[in-house]
Amino acid sequence: MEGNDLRKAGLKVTLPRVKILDILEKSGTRHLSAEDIYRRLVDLKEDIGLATVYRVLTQFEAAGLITRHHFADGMAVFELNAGPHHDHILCLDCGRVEEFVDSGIEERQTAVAERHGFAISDHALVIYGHCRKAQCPHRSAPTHE
Amino acid sequence: MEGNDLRKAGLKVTLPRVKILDILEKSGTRHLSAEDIYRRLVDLKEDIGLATVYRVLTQFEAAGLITRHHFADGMAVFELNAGPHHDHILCLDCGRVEEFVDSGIEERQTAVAERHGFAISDHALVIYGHCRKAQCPHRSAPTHE
DNA sequence: ATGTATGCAAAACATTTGCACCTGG
DNA sequence: CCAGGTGCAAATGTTTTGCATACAT
Repeated sequence: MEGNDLRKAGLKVTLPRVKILDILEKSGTRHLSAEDIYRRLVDLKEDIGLATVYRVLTQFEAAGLITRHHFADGMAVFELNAGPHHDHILCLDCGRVEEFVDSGIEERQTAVAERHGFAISDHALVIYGHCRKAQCPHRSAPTHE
Repeated sequence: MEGNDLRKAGLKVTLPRVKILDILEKSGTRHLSAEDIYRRLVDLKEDIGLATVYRVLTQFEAAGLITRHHFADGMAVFELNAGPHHDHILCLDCGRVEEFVDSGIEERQTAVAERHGFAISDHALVIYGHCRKAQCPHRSAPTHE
């Protein structure tokens, strides 16, 4: 029961928050936009407004439950913080997003930050490409759904 | 005279395009938003609309003259394509953006793409941090200007 | 000339906010 | 009960588009 995660994060356990967290946890795709989540709520016949979705997502982000990403189209997508840090590789044809970690890249980023006199706080690395896979239909629709 | 760059890019040499390219070339900051450019045009008493700024920037991007970035705040900033590829490190306090290249990171990205079966097309790497420099006043204003 | 580019105003989006009402602890 | 959360509608900020006019070739 995810009420505990919410309590641990210092958030009151309300119906919208539980439902939204549930969607994030159960979603096949790990990266959802506010609209994506709102549409799923509508499908579930939940009476939750889009404004609340944005508010809740912002709170989740502040609480460290989720991370907000801006991929190339500029629209925000949100991802549950499960497991440790990772970066993203995204298919420009089918919108598939895969995750990876490369310790060498991580180390070198720290080195770059030091070299420039920065205390590193975070980073965002997205590789854009074309996945040559059977499932990828070379669609034009770029990002999600 | 930058008219040549425009002609080479297959674009008619018009006053708005020349002026905007000029601003991009002469700007101290290498990363400008559409609004930044529009404000400079207003300062120069040029009668060029914001819509034109967006249209011209989109054409410049399509022609490969500039690159569009989305840093953490989601608003688009544009940068002249001078010199070879590089990534960015950004100060969350003063908004300073510095550039770097790390061949090790580049190589490892190619390796990651191959490992995932992607033909790499592009990538975006931004490191966020705090520059401990005298000039950095720990302001709250995040990005530019 | 003539097709393309521009300015302006209005539209289209994604996201945020104000406010009266509802709800969880 | 009461602070805080929520729905709705309206506001915001950014980017796009429609259309009549102006401009480069």
